[in-house]
Amino acid sequence: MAAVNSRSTAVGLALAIQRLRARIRSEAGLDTSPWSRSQLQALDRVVQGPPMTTSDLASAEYVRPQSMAQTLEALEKGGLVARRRDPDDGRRVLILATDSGREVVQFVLEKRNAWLTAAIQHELDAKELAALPTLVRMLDRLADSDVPPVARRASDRKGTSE
Amino acid sequence: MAAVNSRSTAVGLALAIQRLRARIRSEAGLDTSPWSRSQLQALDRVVQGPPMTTSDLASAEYVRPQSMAQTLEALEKGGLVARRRDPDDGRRVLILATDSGREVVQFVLEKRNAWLTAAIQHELDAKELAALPTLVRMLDRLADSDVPPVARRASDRKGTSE
DNA sequence: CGCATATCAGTAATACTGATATTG
DNA sequence: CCAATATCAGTAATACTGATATGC
Repeated sequence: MAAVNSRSTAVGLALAIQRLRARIRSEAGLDTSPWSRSQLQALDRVVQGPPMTTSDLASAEYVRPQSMAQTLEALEKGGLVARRRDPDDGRRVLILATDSGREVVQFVLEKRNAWLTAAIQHELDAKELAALPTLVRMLDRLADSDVPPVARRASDRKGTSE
Repeated sequence: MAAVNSRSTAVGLALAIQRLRARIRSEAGLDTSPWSRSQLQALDRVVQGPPMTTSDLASAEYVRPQSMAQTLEALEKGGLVARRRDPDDGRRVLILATDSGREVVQFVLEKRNAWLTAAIQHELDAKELAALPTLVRMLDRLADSDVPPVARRASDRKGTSE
């Protein structure tokens, strides 16, 4: 039963993701635009999706509302997003992309990930390339998975809090 | 022609990775062990690989030596790794796993990633499950890819990238 | 009042740059 | 002297928690 590699695929995936992310960052030096990854990621969602509040965006990106607020503040200062009170609910402030934001986001995202684009071309064969979009969707499905709470207590119940 | 979705797969992959990583973190609250993700990631490499210096580990994980040094300092204080001067080269300090480090790493990594393990089980079908280890290796290959510098100027090499 | 949303303030974890010492 | 390694010091980017105000 004890596999040669005692590590589960989940752990392997988590480690690989972290490592690829680190590599991407370490190779990002060519792009000099002032926008950070988290800012571009939030901006992309603002541009692609319907008008949402800070809290909505925070939920979508799995960070706290206060963290997302920080990110959006920088984007607003840079003129890439604007804020508008929801006329139907005075508590809500909707975040909207500006023309400038819409123009900038795809271009800068492509530039920021130029290394990854090249690595994909260089490293993957035709079959892997063709399968990649499906894999990306799979990762997104995992990110959005609503795992039944019981499944999480699988090994937790047993105690051994180490 | 311009695709329906103007975003490249590379950008999609980068965004998906970041989002999945955020979700994993947001679901990690059940594990109360004092070790952070970056610490566990470094410890894993120390345990799995041959004795390496701080700089070697930094290269392997794509961070700066000073960043890795910080991470390792915490692990050393916790008794999970130890340091030993290289007898052949007085500049080098080798990082070694302690018995405690070897005992702790896989267990805590599994616990820390319990949500992802459950999400994988819940979300993926049999075929996807079977393909997952290959996907993980592919991500590792991308992380370690040595892209020829010329290839970064997308248009030089092989004409338009899309 | 309870709840959701936004926001103010402070903190933690991560990784960076620059500068300096030591060894080969 | 030069290169590699380690280390000291400070900083930036990211995301957290706690507390508070306001609108529904």
